[in-house]
Amino acid sequence: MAHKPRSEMIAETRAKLVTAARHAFGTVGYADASMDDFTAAAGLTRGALYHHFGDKKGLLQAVIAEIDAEMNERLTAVARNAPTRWDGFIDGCIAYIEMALDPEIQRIVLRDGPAVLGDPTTWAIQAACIRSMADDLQHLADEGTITVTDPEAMAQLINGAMLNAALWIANVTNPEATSKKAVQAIKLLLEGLLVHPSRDGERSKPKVRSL
Amino acid sequence: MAHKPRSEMIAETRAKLVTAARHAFGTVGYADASMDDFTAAAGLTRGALYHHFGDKKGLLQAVIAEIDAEMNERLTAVARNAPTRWDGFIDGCIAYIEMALDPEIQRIVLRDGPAVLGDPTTWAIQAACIRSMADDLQHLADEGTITVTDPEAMAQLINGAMLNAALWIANVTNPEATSKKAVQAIKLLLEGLLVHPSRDGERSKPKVRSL
DNA sequence: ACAATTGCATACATTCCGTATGTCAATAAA
DNA sequence: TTTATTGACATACGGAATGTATGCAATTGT
Repeated sequence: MAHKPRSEMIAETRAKLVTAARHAFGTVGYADASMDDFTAAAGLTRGALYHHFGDKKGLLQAVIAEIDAEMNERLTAVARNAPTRWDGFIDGCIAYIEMALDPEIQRIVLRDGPAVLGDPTTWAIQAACIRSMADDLQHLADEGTITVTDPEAMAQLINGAMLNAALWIANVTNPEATSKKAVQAIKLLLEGLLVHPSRDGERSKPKVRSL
Repeated sequence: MAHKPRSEMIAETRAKLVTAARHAFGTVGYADASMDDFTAAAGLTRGALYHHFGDKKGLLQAVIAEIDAEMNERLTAVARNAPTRWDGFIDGCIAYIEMALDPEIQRIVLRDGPAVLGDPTTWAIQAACIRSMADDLQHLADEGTITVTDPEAMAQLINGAMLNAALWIANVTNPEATSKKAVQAIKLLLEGLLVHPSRDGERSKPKVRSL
């Protein structure tokens, strides 16, 4: 059992630090997560942390980048599997809320992230997500499905609506029933953009599913 | 010049602490605001702070309560002055965004507040604001102006959309132009709820104004 | 095999929060 | 009027956490 190559060891410690920090940040929160504690839990010390990430904020950035990558991967997968562009759009919105219901994501990305790293609308990943949604809206407008004047602005609004919906659902006593109501409201709101709205949203009825 | 009554002095120190903290939280942020520093700036010490507010979080709650009161006051005033219920609703949304553009509000209420005090959808004030909006939506539905199944869910979505819009506008290079686009998109989105939508939103056209 | 780079640990200084204690003024009572 | 008590606020102390500076050891290149 020869020693692994050095670069691999380094990547391993980086991953260990990110994983340990992600768990600590997601449970006790960024402010109350002691660097001594969770580096020790990873079998390391703060020395490794400062060497690789500069400071605590740098580590938070790395954690958020990891989470963002996972979210992006899932969102693109959802969009790929939709029959129509409009269905893909709706499905993407629902998938977004589903992911935002994860307590770890809520705590790290939605609450501590903005407080420590500044406004999320300036983050690279958020920007990418918004742009992707804006592109969808643009295409939907081009094909005559919906009406939008400024796709980017509309994407920002929709994104905010879904984020708030996720926060709401996660902090209510009965998330199951609430999520159903939220999905229904989202569909109602988005279908208001349709040029030829179906009477009761039957267009995407077959794809409705509970969270 | 007799001494003021004791209760008045106490209220004064409380107000001084809240004001000093509000300024510190709004500029350097909650985490980097040293209690020693801003209590000294108010001519006091941490002793007064702990006596009146228990801890740093308690002071943040007091600061947010003060800001919330101001926001509520303004929102009710806007709603009172609107000619129709629908116009009042639109105006309220726009006023909400205007207020959320204030850097102090963004920093304290929208970013540090959730990180320190937990999810804002559980805050008393937020709940009141949402309920007010839900009531509006219910009345608008009753009078046949709009279609909504669950007013509360729709209010949550709209609230989130406006919050995100404010964050977006505040962190973009040209807030002027962006705010115009945001308002237009909001009107488009909300008018999608109208039972009998006017072709180009002319119904509320006269009330359009830039931020 | 040797030297140099560097991943990571250890030790230290600083800062900040929370508590415990003390003091002085104002109000209530005698 | 004098005394006693309450409470508003300051001071002092302990603990913990972050960031930096230094040190060691192991791998890589020559």
